[in-house]
Parts: sequence; structure tokens; C-alpha cells
Amino acid sequence: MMNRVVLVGRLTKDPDLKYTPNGVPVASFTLAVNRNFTNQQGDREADFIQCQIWRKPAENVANFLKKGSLAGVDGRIRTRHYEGQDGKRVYVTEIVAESVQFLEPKKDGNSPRNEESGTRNENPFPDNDYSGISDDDLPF
Amino acid sequence: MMNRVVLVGRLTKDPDLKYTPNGVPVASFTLAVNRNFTNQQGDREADFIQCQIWRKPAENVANFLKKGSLAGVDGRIRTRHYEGQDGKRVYVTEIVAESVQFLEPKKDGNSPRNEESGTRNENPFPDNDYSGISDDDLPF
Amino acid sequence: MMNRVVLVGRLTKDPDLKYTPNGVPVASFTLAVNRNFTNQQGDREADFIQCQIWRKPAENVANFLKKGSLAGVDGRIRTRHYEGQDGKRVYVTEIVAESVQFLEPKKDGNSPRNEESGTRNENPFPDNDYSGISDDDLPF
Amino acid sequence: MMNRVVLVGRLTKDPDLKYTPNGVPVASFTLAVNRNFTNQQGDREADFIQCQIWRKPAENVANFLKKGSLAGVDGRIRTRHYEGQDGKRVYVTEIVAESVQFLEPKKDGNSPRNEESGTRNENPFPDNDYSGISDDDLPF
DNA sequence: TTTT
DNA sequence: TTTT
Repeated sequence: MMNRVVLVGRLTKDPDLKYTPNGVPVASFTLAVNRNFTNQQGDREADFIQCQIWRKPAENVANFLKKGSLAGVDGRIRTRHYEGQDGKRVYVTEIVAESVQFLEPKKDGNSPRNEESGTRNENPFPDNDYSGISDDDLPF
Repeated sequence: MMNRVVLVGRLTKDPDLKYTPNGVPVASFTLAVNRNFTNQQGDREADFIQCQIWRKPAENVANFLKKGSLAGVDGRIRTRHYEGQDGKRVYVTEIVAESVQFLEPKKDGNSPRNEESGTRNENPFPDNDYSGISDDDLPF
Repeated sequence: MMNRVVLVGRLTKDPDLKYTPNGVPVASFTLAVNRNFTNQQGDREADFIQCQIWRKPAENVANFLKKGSLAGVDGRIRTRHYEGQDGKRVYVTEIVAESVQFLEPKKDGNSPRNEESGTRNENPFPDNDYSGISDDDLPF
Repeated sequence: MMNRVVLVGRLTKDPDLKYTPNGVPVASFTLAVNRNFTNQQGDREADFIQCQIWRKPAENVANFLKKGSLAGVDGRIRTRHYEGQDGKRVYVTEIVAESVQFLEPKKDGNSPRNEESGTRNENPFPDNDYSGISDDDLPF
């Protein structure tokens, strides 16, 4: 089974930072992702996609992003439901981000911040572990 | 703005094929995508993700996929809302597939069908157009 | 079979625009994508990924992107090989973009251009075709 | 910066399992990913994409996949170069998988194995951490 | 041959 | 060097 989502868009509001009873941070935000085409009225619409990120990077998101910030999200779709106030099930689809990319240029400088707020805390590309592998092992 | 989703999962029911007043086919189906980890009760849960595909490939999906079929989806997230019967807005998030991949092995043979049902009707990799480009143009 | 790539990075040089004998434009460029972690020397490295885009959007890329531009690519991996000058096969892996996103802020204004240069010329989300589908068809 | 790849294809050979001097396992394999269109000669071609996966899941890949197996890869593009035997730089592009999905049906049963061989060893979706968050916090 |  |  595979489940992968990549988005680039703008925050519709400041991110909402919360903590679970165990003190785990979660930041929630909605990304407005403009569509690359216009509708039959000639208007360019957007999709409004609910996202969240957990743990340490949640605090980075809360600190560095705000309403209007351009951000990239790499994560997964997650569905859940809860009982609404009228007793009916409400279905929720949201993106759980594994990393959030800050694509906004820095105010002071001239170049985008290009910082990243990831869930990963270990190098997935352990280069130097290649040491024992000779050129003969190269695929081509 | 970017908006890309890739899923592999199983149909929870037979696809639902409809036609718009203009005769455009749409197939809707829900993909159950098992998570790659267990929850705190030790159960492996799934996400249930609503998908649709339009036009010609919709009919292929309706013809070749059924409840339980393994399928891959490459598409985009789309959000919309409508007025519920109680007058409250209901928010919907769904995947609009650009292509659906049939990953189920064929019954008769022994290998997966591996057919595809795409939206694309033109070769995105026009190989022979390379003819006028010499080795000097190669990036490395 | 599925093959999907999404990248955000910076052009290492101005894009290279060419035309096939039949007049089809192709723009080639390399994206430097910084890694989200440091190597054992504590340096942040980058991947240098060769990309190309065909037809009309190729000219937009050539017009709007230049060395250093921040860009997003949504496309596919393509492999090919050719005979090197020493008679040995050279293997090439490159990304064929279906769309390229301009993420650079506009100089004059204050917000990113956020233009897009896609291969797609038809609305993949034909909203108004929904007219014949009632609320009863909603998945949840 | 963002760098995401999702592939589904078949192994062209049995995976090649190696260990670094420090005992870290790496499995390498090539995925043949058939294209969803035919070339001008009417033949359906494939891309041959070099992949690798590190650590524990490398051994699962070596144990469960073989030549011809249908597999899904979720990972990142990585580029590197080395000195060829003729002193010229050889450029390599490969996919570093974060997870590999086994999509081959089990021989004995009737349904695909659908096992997964991931790099992740912690639940990225800590559901029960939601306990302190009420319905009022829901985005919609 | 690499970007900020 | 390529899979079904």
C-alpha cells in the first residue's frame, strides 16, 4: 500500500499549535493550492487542504510560517471520523506532513529561507557507508 | 502551486459509474490504503480515500476494477463543499485521478494485468523528437 | 506501473532551449535540490537533477526561469542510453516535467510569481459536469 | 527543497544485498517501469530505474523480492559521481527508497502479500495523541 | 559543469 | 545488463 502527497501552496491563516496531554506538539494549518486552470466562468480556483505536523517540527512551523506564507508539504493522506453534534458522522480527510518546507524568501535577505521542518532525524542517505562497496557494485 | 497524490490500495466496493447530462463518464470509488504501522492497540488501520476519474478511463475502471481490486492512483487533491440537508456546509476532499493502474494479477494467466487507465492521450516523452539534438547537448 | 517525481530546487544555470527539426521546443535545465540533512563532515549537500520540458511550456521556462530561480517540477523519470565517444554506453536518467512551477517572488511586487508552465491544456477537474450527480452519490 | 519519487514496477534481477564495513545492509535493484504509451514504432518501452534501500528493510527486500517481482518504491532521487576507469567522471542517478512495497500476490493464498519494508520505525500518525484536542479544533 |  |  502506498500513500504519498506533495503540495505547494499558501497558508490561509496562521498555524494553530496545540499540545497533547503528553506534551506532544501538533501544528495544524490549511494550505490554499491554486489550480493551474480556470473554471467555466474563467476564474482560477483553489483547493483548501487541511494539514498537520507533529512533534518538534510543529513548533518550527508555528514559529516560521504565518498567514500567506508559501510552503511545501510532503506527507500522507489520513482519514478519520467523529460524531458530530447532531449525532451524525463527520468525515475528515487531512494531510499528515512528514516535512514542511519554508519557501518564503527571507525579509532581510533576498533569497528564500529554504529551511525545512522535518520529522526525520536521521540521514536517509548514509554516504560514507558506501566505503565497503567498490565500483564493481555500481549498477551500470 | 503543486498538488500531487500517489496511492496504492484496494477498492472497498465496485466502482460507481455515472454520466453527466453532457454524457461525460465519471467513475467514483474508495481506496482502502492500509497503514504501514499499527496503532496503540496493535491493530493495523487503513485510510479510506475517495477517488474519481473522468472521461474515457472512467469506463475502463468500471469494467476492470471491482471490490477488492488492487489499484494505483496518480492524481490531485480536490476540495469542495455543498449544503447538507440540515443546511450546514459539508466539506469534501477527494482525489481526482489522472490515471488509474490495474495492479491485480489476471485470473487466467499468472501475471498482473498491469493495464493502465489514463487521462493522457499523448506521448509525454517524444523520443524521436530528439533527432535534432546531438550528444553535445547532453547535460553531462 | 507508476512513475512520479516531484521536486523543488534551484536552477544551476539558465535553461537551455532547443528545437527539434520539426520545430518542437525542449527546455533542459538542472535543478539543485538541497538535502535536508548534513553529511558526516557537517556539510549540507545537494542533488543535481537533470530535467526537461517539451512543447509550449518549454518556452515559458526559457523566458521566466534563469540561474538561481526557485522552481517546482512535477514529472516522470526517464532513462535512456547512447554510445559515448569511446564506444561505451552512457546511461542517462532525467526528469521529463509535465509542469514546471515558478516559485520565485516577482521583483516588482512582493509575492511569488506563482505562474505555472504545464503540459496540460484541458481542465482535469470539470466541475460543472457534476450537475447531474446528486448528493446521494457522495461517498460519505 | 523537495525531492520525492514514487514508482511501481518489476525487478529486472534478484536484488543485490551488500554490507558496509560497519555491517549496515544495502539492497540494490533495478525497477523496470513500463511506460503508459507506445513509441512511434508502436512498441511499449520501459524505464529502468536503479534503486537502493538501506538498513533493516534491505534484508526484507533481499528475502522477499526476486527477478520479476512487482514492487512499489517511495523515496528520493540522489545523484553522485565517481572516477571511471578511463579517468572520466561517471554520473549516477539512483533512487534511495524510504520504503519498498511488495505488491506480488502470495503463491499460496490468493491476495497480494502487501507487506512493506520501510525505513520508518515509529508511528507517524500518533492517533491517540489527539486525546487533548476537542471537536472545536477541527478545521471544518 | 552545479543553486541559495 | 533489463521486468511482465
